[in-house]
Amino acid sequence: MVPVTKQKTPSYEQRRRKAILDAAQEEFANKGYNGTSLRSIIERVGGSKSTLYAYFGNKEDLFAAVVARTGHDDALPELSENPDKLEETLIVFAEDRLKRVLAKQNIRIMRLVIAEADRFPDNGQVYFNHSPSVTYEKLSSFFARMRLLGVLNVPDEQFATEQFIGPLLMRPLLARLYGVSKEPTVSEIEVQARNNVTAFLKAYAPGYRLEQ
Amino acid sequence: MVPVTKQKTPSYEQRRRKAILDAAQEEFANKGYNGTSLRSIIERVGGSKSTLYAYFGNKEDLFAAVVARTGHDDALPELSENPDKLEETLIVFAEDRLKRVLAKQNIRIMRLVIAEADRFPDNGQVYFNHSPSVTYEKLSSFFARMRLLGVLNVPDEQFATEQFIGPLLMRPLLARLYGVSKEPTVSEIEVQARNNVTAFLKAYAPGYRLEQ
DNA sequence: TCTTAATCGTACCAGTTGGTACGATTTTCA
DNA sequence: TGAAAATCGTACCAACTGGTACGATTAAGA
Repeated sequence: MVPVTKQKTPSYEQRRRKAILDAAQEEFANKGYNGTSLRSIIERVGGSKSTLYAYFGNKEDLFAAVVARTGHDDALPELSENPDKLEETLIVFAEDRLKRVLAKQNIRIMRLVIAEADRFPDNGQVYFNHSPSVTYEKLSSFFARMRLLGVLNVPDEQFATEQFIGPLLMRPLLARLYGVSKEPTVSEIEVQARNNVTAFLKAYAPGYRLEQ
Repeated sequence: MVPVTKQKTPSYEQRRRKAILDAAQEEFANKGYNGTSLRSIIERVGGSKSTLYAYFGNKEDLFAAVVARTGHDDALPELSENPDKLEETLIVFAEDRLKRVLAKQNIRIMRLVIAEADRFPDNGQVYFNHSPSVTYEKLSSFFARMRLLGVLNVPDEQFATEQFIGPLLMRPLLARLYGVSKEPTVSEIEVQARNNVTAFLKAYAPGYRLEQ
């Protein structure tokens, strides 16, 4: 029981709609926009093409619906204000970003949105607003608060954020998008996150030295 | 007269081949792999479909040829060993990366390669090897040399490289790929490059303070 | 249960696709 | 210039595309 909306059992229409979107998402993610046929979608989900057209008027609208649905199910972890837990807080945050951004599902959809950025500019906007923008804002304000507490010495929290996220994600993300690396394991993520946080704190945390 | 190969005038065959590749590149970059028809390519370049098939056996091979050709025409600027010119050297390097990576032409091909990374893994490999890998290696060894000269205090040159490239490129590159920003102007590039180099040197260059 | 609305299966449409065939034309090169 | 090779234009093919039409079937809701 994940969300808080109220209906006990989803209606037939809701189940149908979800099933179609699931199938469409799978097909689009595997074959791309032009590469997937509406026939292959209804073949996967079962039912009739007429129904698909009754729910979503045409291929473009269906695609937009699929992408829009995926753009929001990605919450950021909380950032604890406790100065003693700063390192752990940042590590958890870094691990979460690595895991979610590099996940197979996310990479496939990113590829889609990037590939169709010209034809569907709104999708690109939605994705950029979430993945870099919201993340950056959350981190920036956190760093600013940590500076006020005297825990971090960040002259420019905007740039500090870039220095936290950029080194952490840029290379692995490109490798995933280009298809030259697989989804990282949990331990790989842990190592990457720790290394990046350590280096970051060395640069920005005044009394940060005696970690092993 | 760009390369050093010897023929004075390109042969008919060479000119034909280049014309086809140019047209194909334009079409692929605009419409994607599945979105472009071989008819539209020969319509753009003139001539007959038979010729196209005589040169490149099928659509996949043509696509691979197009992408392979674009993967190599991107040279990195020289990194001067003069310690007094360190800041300027890094700024020039940063400006060059920003300009080339964010250029419209490059973004369109990156979108292509990313979109078709599953179907054409070799393209992804070629692109990743050049754009992140070679760049990172060149910078890493440069930072290591600067450390030996005592100019830079970089405990880990690999990570220093990530901290140079990541903040510089990650956000603008994502914005370009998602289609939410236009190609940057020369002055925008200059500002971005200078800001990043300044922040980088503040962190890593011992006596770096009294710039304007 | 019974009416009504939605879903189903299927056939169909016109347009486009990658790829092939082939005789007519043009380039190449000795 | 002349013969051989490459290029041309065009027609053709089967497969597939997004989208529509419509009668038969099934679900919804009172």
